[in-house]
Amino acid sequence: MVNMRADSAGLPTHEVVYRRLRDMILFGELAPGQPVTIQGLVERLEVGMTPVREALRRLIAEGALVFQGNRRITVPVLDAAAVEELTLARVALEPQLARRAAERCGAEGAARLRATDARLDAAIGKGDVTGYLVENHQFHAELNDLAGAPILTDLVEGLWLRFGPSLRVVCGQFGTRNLPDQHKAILDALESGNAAAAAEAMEKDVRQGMEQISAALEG
Amino acid sequence: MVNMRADSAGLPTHEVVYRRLRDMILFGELAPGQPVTIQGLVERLEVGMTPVREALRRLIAEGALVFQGNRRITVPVLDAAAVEELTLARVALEPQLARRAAERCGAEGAARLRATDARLDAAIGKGDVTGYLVENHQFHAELNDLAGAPILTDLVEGLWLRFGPSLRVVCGQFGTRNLPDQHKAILDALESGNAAAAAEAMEKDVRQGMEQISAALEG
DNA sequence: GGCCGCAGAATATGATCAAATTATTTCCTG
DNA sequence: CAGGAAATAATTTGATCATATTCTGCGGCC
Repeated sequence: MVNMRADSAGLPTHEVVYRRLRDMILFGELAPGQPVTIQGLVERLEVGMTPVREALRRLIAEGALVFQGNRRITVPVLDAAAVEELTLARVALEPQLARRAAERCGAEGAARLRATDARLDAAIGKGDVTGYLVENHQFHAELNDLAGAPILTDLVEGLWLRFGPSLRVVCGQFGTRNLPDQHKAILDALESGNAAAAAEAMEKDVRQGMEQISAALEG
Repeated sequence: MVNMRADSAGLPTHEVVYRRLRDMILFGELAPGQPVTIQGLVERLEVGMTPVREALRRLIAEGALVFQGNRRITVPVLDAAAVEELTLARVALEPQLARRAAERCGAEGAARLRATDARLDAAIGKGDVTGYLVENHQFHAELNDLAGAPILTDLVEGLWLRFGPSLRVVCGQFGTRNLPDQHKAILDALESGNAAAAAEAMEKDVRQGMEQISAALEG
């Protein structure tokens, strides 16, 4: 039989499935509350059930999916308390990463971030919601990478997984306009090596983003 | 065939395996750097390999085990940078949980914590390393539970999983004596509802604990 | 020292069994 | 006789296992 590994540069199937699902969650292909079945994924992705099960376990462990007790898996629905917790955690961690990034990143790192941010602006300009979500995540992922703190980055990635689907809903309601953007301030701080300013701008960015989710919950 | 579920109150096998492994990691039955093989666990726990695989994926996702790339799994070995990151994350999160616990916990919650802390002291008195690790974790787990913040608690539990094996090594070197104890200050703060004091004492407790791990790395 | 084959371990599949939800039927009641 | 609730049957989904396949690492051989 043809091995799926040919598809994705030698990665094991469970890893491919994991990444595929992760992207689906991060970029809103799955709606909050939507049930996720193993057999459905087996048919949709045309792989065996073992890799699917492993990918799902992993995503559940990261909080990207929730196990409903009666052995049923769904995309998490955030309530106000969850958003508050996520905000607290993000505010506690992401400014720290921005601080470290400002201390460590060289010119080439900042340049790459500028490029990503430009693509982000382009996506906003076109009203491309998925593009916005992708590039926005990419921006933060690259910044976290610059910080050189793998454990903290892992934690933050897990947080993003938790609010990804809800973020998509927000963008579906409000579109990509009216997105106040702290990225420019972050970039300036990074280029001037101003760690405190980077942290401060990141905290604002985080709070603004979570504010939108919180507001969408009410409406 | 006899279903293993009978062993553990209706829990699925992969859940049982997960908890077993988690406790082994948290309480030092596995040493840092030690390789973990699937087949070894299959024989040791007398279960099929599917549940073992799922439990391992989950633990890897939580950072409790590391996937060495060449499809080999080991217990993580912490370096100085990892300890620094873990300290940063714990200091950022656990005092917040203590704060919330102080605001929410009633008399009965504080009493339960007192009881756990008493068992902890008893274990220290006997020089019972495993007992110390178990009760110390229990103390913090109960406190986090009191905070009523499931997401933050999840994150912190994941952090504990990462330094569990190394903590055991520390205790193996230094024994259970000379463990400066902020727990009494935390308990007092909880009982008087002093959130700020609870957070401060927790930060000290965290820093002291991580300091010990950090010191053991050098020696 | 590099290459080839062998052993062992991990990955992936399909089959099988168990559980839960859904649909259906039946029986009771108004 | 009609409507609804409870029980039951059927389908769908999840959990586990046994087995085949692939890959990695090691040791001998050229």
